[in-house]
This record gives sequence, structure tokens and C-alpha cells, in this order.
Amino acid sequence: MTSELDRIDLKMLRLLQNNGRLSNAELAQLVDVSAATCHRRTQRLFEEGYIKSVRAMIEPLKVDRGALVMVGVVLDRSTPESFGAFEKAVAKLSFVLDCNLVAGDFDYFLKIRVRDMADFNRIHGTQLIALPGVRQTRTFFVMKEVVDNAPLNF
Amino acid sequence: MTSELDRIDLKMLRLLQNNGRLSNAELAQLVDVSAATCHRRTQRLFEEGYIKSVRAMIEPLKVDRGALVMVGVVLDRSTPESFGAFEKAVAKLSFVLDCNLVAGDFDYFLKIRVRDMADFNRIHGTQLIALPGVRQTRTFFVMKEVVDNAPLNF
DNA sequence: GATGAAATCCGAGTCAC
DNA sequence: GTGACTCGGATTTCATC
Repeated sequence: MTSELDRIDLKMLRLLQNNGRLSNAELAQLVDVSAATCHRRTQRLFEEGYIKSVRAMIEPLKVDRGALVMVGVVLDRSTPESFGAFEKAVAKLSFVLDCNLVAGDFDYFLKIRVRDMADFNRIHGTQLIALPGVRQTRTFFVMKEVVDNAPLNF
Repeated sequence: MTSELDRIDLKMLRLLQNNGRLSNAELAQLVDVSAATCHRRTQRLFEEGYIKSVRAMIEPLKVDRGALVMVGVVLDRSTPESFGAFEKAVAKLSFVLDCNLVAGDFDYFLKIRVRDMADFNRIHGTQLIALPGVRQTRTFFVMKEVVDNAPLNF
């Protein structure tokens, strides 16, 4: 079912990753195939899951979410149930952009976006340390975003 | 210039964030305005920088970038020059998705996507520790992606 | 299997109001 | 802000290889 990608497919993926608003006609020109072929191929890239979605990237500052915070989390116990409960709860928190189970000094790393530091402190005190099984958290305030969500290179 | 957003603009931003492929006609229906109005508003959201871009989200596994790694970096010296040199160099590394200057035990946190652990180890040895001013790095392999790049909530 | 040309249809973009 | 109009692109059909 999921067949291989040729160089045209790869080029389309890269172009769409950088500009999801490209019209089918434009894309067709850029990869040098007919509009019909381009349309069919694009559909396939969606159907077969190469493109998960197309999203507008919102400027955080413009919608009052200028503060970025990384949080390392250590759980009480390392049982499957603990991890499951934590993950289920964290997935519901709308301010959590990333949550990754990692190997090392922490169990999880969270990437969080909120209005400001005061907002984070409130959330930390009420929602983060209240997550199931949390033993301790370590907060890393982001002072400067050097690279944010760069496109995937492949 | 950058005027306020009303509830219609906010709704449009949220809808476009979740589905950047929405046609103007569809979006107009969803927010209950005419197509012409919707078109003008969308243009404004782009022009005034509320929407930075629209991007296709590629499935990393499908393009052989299944390994995610968080790396904490400590620099030798904390001078503006050190930071500048590091940031300039790191911005050129295509496998770096995020790079943030943080307050705490590390100077920077990197989010990196590569093919696999072997690939990371090679890159770590040749490209990461070779970055200007790096004293030490701490690697956190991601064992499970619980939440990845969730849409911004506002 | 794939493609591209042509035909149809519908939405983008612009106008007057 | 809306409604109408035009034009171009999206989508389908079909012949072809």
C-alpha cells in the first residue's frame, strides 16, 4: 500500500512543508508535472500519511503567548500505571506543546507556552505539580528562541 | 496598524491552525461571514503577521526521521560573543528543530530529529560537540512522543 | 500501472454598493 | 460589511503509453 516516494514526491513534500498554501497549479509547475498528476500525487501523500496535516503557524506574541518554558519532570514511581496516568493527564493540558518520555535524569520533558512568567508560575503551582505521580519538576525559562519549529530536513 | 482581533478573527486563526487547507469559502461558512469578508480578513491576518506561514506537517517516520533527541548544552564562557557564535552555528544545522537559550543548569536546549540513535551518535560526535564554545552536552533520548507540536491554545 | 490534455465546475479575487 | 461577476484553478474524465 504505502509505496516508495520518488524524487518528485520528495520535492512536493519539501515545497508543501515550506509553503502549505501553494496552489496545485503552482506546485505542478515547480515539480514539472501536469496539474492532474500533481493533484493525484498530493492526494496520495495525504492518504498514505506522509502529510499529517496542514497548519497555519500562529505568531505566539500576537496572541499573547509570548512565554516559552521547558520543564523537566520526575515521577514518584516508574511503573507503567504511573506513566500512563501522567501521560493521559498531560495530554489534556492545552498549554503543553510537547511532552516526551526521555531517558536520563528526567522522566519527561515538557515544552509549554503561556502568556508570561506570572502565568507560568500560577499554572505550575496549580496544574503541573498536581499531575498524577509528579515527584519534582525543574523549570527552564526560555530567554531567547533561537530556532523555533524548523522544518524537517529529509 | 496592528489592530485588535475580534472573536471572528480569533475563530479564523484557530480554524486555520487546525486545518490550513480550509478553502476561503469553507472558512467563511464556519465563521458565518460572506466569502468576500472572510477573504479580506484572512489577508489581514497574514499581512499583520498573526499567521507566520502555513506548513504541511510531515510524518517523521515516513521520511526516515524517527528519532527525537533533546540535548542540553553548556558553553565554556558566558560572554555575548560565545552565545552569538553558538547561535549562528546552530541555526545552520538542518537537524535542529528547536534551539532555546534557557535559564538554569544549561545554557541551551536543542530538539533534534534524526534517523536513529546511530545517526545521532555520529552527529553528536562530529557536529554538536564541535559547535563553538561547547563545554558539555547532556543527551536525553526520547523514548515516546506523548504530545508533539500541539496547536497553540489562545 | 502511470501520465497529460481537455472539459467541467467551483472558488478566489475584485468590483460596486 | 454584502452580493455579483469574472476569471483561473481544482477536479474529473478519458485517451494514451
